[in-house]
Amino acid sequence: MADSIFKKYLEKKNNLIKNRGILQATYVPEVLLHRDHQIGEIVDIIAPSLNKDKPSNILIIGQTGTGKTAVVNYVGHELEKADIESNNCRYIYVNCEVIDTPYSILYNISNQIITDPNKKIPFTGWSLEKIFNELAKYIDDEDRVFIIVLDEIDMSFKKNGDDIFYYLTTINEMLKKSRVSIIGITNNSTFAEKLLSPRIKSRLGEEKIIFPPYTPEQLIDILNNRIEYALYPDVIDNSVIPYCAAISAQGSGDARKALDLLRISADIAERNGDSIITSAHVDYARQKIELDAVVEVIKTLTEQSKIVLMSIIKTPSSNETGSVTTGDVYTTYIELSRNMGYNVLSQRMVANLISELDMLGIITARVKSFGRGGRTKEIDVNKVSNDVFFILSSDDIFRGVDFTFKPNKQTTLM
DNA sequence: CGTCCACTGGAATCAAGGGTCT
DNA sequence: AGACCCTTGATTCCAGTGGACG
Repeated sequence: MADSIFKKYLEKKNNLIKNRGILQATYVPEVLLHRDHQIGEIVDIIAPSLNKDKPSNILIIGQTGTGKTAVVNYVGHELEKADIESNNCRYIYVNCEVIDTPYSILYNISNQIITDPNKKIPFTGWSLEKIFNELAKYIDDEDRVFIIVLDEIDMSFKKNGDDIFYYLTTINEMLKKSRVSIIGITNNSTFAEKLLSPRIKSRLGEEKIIFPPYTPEQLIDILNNRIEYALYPDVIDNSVIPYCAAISAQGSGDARKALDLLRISADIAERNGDSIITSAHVDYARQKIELDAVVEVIKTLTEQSKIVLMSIIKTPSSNETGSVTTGDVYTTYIELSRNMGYNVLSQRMVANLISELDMLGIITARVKSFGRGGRTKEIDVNKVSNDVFFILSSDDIFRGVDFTFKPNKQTTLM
């Protein structure tokens, strides 16, 4: 019998990581450190639901990795436990970043409630009004208080406006027996002020709870708490935890980032066969995370976006700072997509795609005025790392594409 | 100080493609 | 089969604008 190709992994026993799941950011620990205050507030607000009274709607504001989702889900599950006998409430969670159209949000909420597989709502085809009425009917039939959590609410908001949220917050007017209260979660602090229209602002923001970023000390606590169960004893250098905490704290007090950093550091150390995790591993991990993020973003780009990104890289800069403008990129883009046999999008579209790439953090662009020279986006080519080009050029759609054309000359021909 | 460039940013619109319903 | 509905991607239109130039 030949050796398993996994032989070296079978033989090499894990000597650092005891339980890697605990280091995943999605893992919800038994105790949520440094969030007692927020937990208490939410509990106070939604407790009336246990007696079938409608709690106030809540708007939760805090940056990524500050424990918003974890806290809400924790409280939600505790609520269900406390309610197990009287059965007066129901907790429903929807992540609006994943489920991001009005239809899919209603569809998702409804099908969490509808148990009969024959009555489930089809994933497309119905009018919104019809789903909404159906949803209201099912909710009312349950004769309970529904706590509906809409996570990343600003994501859907940006794309679709606030209509669904308006309907959801007014659903109580259609109900005779049941009640619905909404918990909205956003990491955009300006969301509550600017994006929310007046008609929904007062409804959704009946109560507001702020999740401040974790301080470095708090992050250290959180990490220490996790490694106790996640790692074997004495496998980590003293400097590692404070280092991870410091790196993550300077950004936004992001616990998710800190955990990722620690987990990947441990991975790297273990794969290397090192017996102890050091801050050098953390440095590697940090680079790896950054690179992975770029790879991931590029992979999920649409073909047109990839072509635009390539155009940005391939556009020769006309000034000393090494930046290019929308117009320059567009001429390159026309050339490139023609060469590749793709249809050519309008300049307005390409401008949109450039803005999108900017938001994704792959490029940096800012609007700049050149006086009479016009107003345009100045795109920094230097900041586009070699990694981006390398990853991008290995993409399938660029296979066999000839990049030797000289856009700056050819534009004058047209 | 006003002009005026080369876009930006927002919104309305269209077409195609996924469906359901009667 | 025909009427409707939602989503997505793209197009078209248009009012605005920061600031160098004259």
